[in-house]
Amino acid sequence: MSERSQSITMRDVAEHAGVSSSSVSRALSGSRSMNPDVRERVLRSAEVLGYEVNLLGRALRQQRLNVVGLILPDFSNPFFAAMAEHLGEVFRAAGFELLVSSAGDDLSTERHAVSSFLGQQIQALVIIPKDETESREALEAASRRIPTVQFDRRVATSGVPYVGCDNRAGIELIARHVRDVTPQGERVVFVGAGVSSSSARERREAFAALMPDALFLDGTFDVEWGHQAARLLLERSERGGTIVASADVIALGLQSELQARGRRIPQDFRVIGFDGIGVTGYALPALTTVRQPIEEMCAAILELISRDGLHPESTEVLLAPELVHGKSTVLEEDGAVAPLGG
Amino acid sequence: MSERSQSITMRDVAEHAGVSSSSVSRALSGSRSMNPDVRERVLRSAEVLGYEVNLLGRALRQQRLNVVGLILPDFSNPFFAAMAEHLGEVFRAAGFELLVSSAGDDLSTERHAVSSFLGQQIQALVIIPKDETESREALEAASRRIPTVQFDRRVATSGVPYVGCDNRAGIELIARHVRDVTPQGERVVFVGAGVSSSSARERREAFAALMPDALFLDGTFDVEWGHQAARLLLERSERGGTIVASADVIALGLQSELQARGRRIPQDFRVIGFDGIGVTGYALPALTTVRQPIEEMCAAILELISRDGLHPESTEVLLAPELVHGKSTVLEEDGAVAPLGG
DNA sequence: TTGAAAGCGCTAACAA
DNA sequence: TTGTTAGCGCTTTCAA
Repeated sequence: MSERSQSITMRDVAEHAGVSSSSVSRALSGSRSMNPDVRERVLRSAEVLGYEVNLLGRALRQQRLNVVGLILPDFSNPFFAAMAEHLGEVFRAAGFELLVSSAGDDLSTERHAVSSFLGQQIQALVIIPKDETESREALEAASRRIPTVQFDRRVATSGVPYVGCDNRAGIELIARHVRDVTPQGERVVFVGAGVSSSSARERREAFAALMPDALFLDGTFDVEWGHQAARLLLERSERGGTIVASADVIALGLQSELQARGRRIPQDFRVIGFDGIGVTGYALPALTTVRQPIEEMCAAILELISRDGLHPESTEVLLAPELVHGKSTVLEEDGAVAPLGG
Repeated sequence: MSERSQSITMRDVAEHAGVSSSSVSRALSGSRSMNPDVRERVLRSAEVLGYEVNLLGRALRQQRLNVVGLILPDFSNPFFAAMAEHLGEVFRAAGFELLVSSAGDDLSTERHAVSSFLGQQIQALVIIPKDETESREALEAASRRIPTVQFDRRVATSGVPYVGCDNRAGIELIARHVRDVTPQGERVVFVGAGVSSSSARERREAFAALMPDALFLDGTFDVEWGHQAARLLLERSERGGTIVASADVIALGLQSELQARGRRIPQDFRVIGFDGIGVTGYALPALTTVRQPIEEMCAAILELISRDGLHPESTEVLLAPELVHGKSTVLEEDGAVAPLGG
């Protein structure tokens, strides 16, 4: 590579324009009380020299960096990815830069990511805590210093504001639908994702309360677990039934494994997911799922962060999900399939 | 929220321990030449006061922040997400923090993300440039200041080091396989993703060179385009054929739409993807695809960044992909499907 | 309206 | 081994 250019500082611009660095600062920040000619001259000099502000110097002086951090457990979960994308847009529109860091599904990495963000004096932190209890320390460390919002998963006793979808309400929508579509005598199965994240636990508990006779399997939030759960079910000689997965990625794994083993969906097994974001376009048949209101959630997060300090008591925002009917639970009514050859 | 704590500085720790702030700095950085007792005392004071280093102060002084940035066009592409995850691990192991920013598939946002990272004095930048020509300015602005590597997509004439998979080689593997599995007289279709990103263009051109008689359709790197392309094909009254998609997400959309419209895979249509990451577990039947060597790519990026400056000439690292056989192109040999009831 | 000066928190050169 | 001091680039009083 060619030599890197030395970075141009305000001093350089000031000298070039024949003013003091205060004037450069004022010109760049658009201060009102300033001679327009001088401002022009400064801006031109900055342009000519290719000046770009050193945000570290600014942040050190101002005691804040115009950045909001997002820590998620794992980029590879499409729901989190969709969330990161949308949250970025929302913060950008509000004048913040969103920087994202993955905890690599590891507690010490998560803790490290928090420290690093704090050390960088970011303005606020949004975090999807990996673990319902073990993430507390990291979460509280952040909350002690900057406005912090937990999203999707929460450390219950932390007192840190939380935004998520109403998992119980979502599960109720699903349970009602399950009753509608499950034939007499067929099994209902809930394929969960452990109990160490609050969303997994809440969904599982809500389902257990409504359908205590269901069969419960527990794994992780990924496709592989869906495949594995399907194999487990078939090994148990289940011939059919309705399967509720606690995430769309799991539901997709279930569907594809069941189909690969010759089971028909929805005739033999019906499959229902949860999230409604990111992967539903991959599914065949289209997945019946509960859509989390991602736009409202992002708006709520921004709101909480902006208003931080005005509401001293801890806050919890639960937004209503909606059931999206796919073909993974109900046969097409028209039964029409376009004939070969279009 | 409760009051945020004032941040504790080295001064505070120094006073508490009864030493100078230089000693605090030394204790924390693990300098050899230091009285172990003093170090102990300092570390204890830091612990007691809950001191955490202000990385901005450090970075301003040291003229570098121990962070590497990654800018990608879009979190929602599972290949990019997988890449971000893996790259994070690799950099973490090498002692860097990886912060990720999305360009939101927009050039001015991409440009802004670059400026912001540069302003934060990060150590190096990895970027998947959105556009083969329009991203040049942002890319070169970065490269002028810090070690910069383009990944997956490139701005050809920029002279900025590039790491990617050998798209031509990948397409050759695919073309050979296409010849093997396509019945006499059946159509070969290439479903691309425009020509404004280098990877899309390279794959398309390589395929066109090998199979000029194929039908070429162009769209974007997402599932929706896969669905749409499938509909286009059926409208053209294609009854069957082999479809090569320039990304797995497109291939998944194609498969699910074709199947939803009653076509069988691989009997009627065979589908081949490109990327080999993350999404293949979702596919039914399992996708035949070209797997990009993601681990080697990440290693190459780290290597390039670490060695930056030693190799003045521009560098290009093309790594070999491999064909992964799925069932989307070939019928199972044993034809066995587990009987109902396991 | 402008400039001089101080200082954000840190580290590193230098002196003791 | 330790402390003193200077200064990274910036913004913000305070004076002029």
